Amino acid sequence: MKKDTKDKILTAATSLMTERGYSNVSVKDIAIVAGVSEMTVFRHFETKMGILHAVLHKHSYIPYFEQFFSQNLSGDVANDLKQIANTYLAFMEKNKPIFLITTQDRSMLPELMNTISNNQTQQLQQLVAAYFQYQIEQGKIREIDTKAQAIVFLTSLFGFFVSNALWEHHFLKDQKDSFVQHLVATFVSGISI
Amino acid sequence: MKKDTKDKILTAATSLMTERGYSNVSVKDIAIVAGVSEMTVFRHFETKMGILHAVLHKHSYIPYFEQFFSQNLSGDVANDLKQIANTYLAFMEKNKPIFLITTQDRSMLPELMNTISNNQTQQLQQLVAAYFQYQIEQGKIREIDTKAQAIVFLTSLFGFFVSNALWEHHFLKDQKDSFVQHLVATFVSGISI
DNA sequence: TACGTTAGTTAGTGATAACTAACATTTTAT
DNA sequence: ATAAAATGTTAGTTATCACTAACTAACGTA
Repeated sequence: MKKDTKDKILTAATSLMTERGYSNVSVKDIAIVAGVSEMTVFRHFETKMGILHAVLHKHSYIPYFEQFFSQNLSGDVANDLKQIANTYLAFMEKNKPIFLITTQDRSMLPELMNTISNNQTQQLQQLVAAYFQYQIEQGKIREIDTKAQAIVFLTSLFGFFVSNALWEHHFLKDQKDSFVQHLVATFVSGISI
Repeated sequence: MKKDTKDKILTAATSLMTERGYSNVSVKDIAIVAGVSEMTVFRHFETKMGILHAVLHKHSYIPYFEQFFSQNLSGDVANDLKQIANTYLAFMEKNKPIFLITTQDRSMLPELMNTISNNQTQQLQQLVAAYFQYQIEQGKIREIDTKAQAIVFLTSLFGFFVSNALWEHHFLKDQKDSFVQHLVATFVSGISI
């Protein structure tokens, strides 16, 4: 039953911190939402920072983009871009709690902020650029600036993700498929031969 | 001399809150950075919330997109999209402090969060969509889903803005012209006849 | 010179938050 | 049924924070 309590606390903490950020949530808040006493929280996690780390650890997903790129691509540009887009968005969705917590407490968690951004995204950028390069060599698309176009493509998806993450009742809500479809369509006819 | 002090306080508050958010900045912090005593801060702004409101008021820019659309467009699609992109990014840059403060204190400032997002962006979306519609009628571009493409275009720019705003040492830093150029290029050849 | 404005200083209040300690109660496993 | 583990309760410590009050010092202006 130990695990049950710990999970309830983590779930409550994740929910609260995702909405309000780290410093705007008290341990008492977490205890109340979790339905336990404040002491119990401290017994499971020594400090408030300990709770945060557990939350981050629980919701931190490492992407396996390399594996994805080597296995799931068909060669058809439109289809592949759609797959890449959906994979990226699914990955961001999983990391949404972390993203929302860190954006609300940027100054307190600078290293994490960088972790989210650069490592993963830059790796993906290179993979997409390499994919473009491959398709150029296959004669499927024009001789574009592969790196720049990879950035444009991924940044668009990032914009979509952020819009949905920051604004609950947003006009983009439930528009994922539509957005991806139009983005890919424009992109494909924009870079095709 | 009155204005000088008030300005110093506002400047300090803006800087601190942009970096750390509202609730992670104390009035004492602001006073120290402004080089005045804490009491002086309270004499100029009755409450801490009063400081925030003054900061928001000072850095809140209302866009005149309608005017821009009726005056600054040439008819050349590539050129116009570039102009639109730069105007939008310049507008977001001006509102950057507000954006950063509100994202760090979402739960405390929900109305402001919505103000930033919907009103302005949705208006711009309609203007861009109308522009696409006009160019379709002119025979310059294909019969696209104007609204969807307007969203894709603006969301890409939004993604660029957010990346730069949230991450100081980002790979996109100082890449504005390049980004806009590649985005517009892909877009233009993607929707042109 | 006298006065008003502006700012600094010091001390304090009340609230909240993170965290500890000691002890009581419930739950679970054997 | 009983011991051990997990949780609750209560009280308290320390620190910070928003904000107030009272008094003082510097300044420009009439």
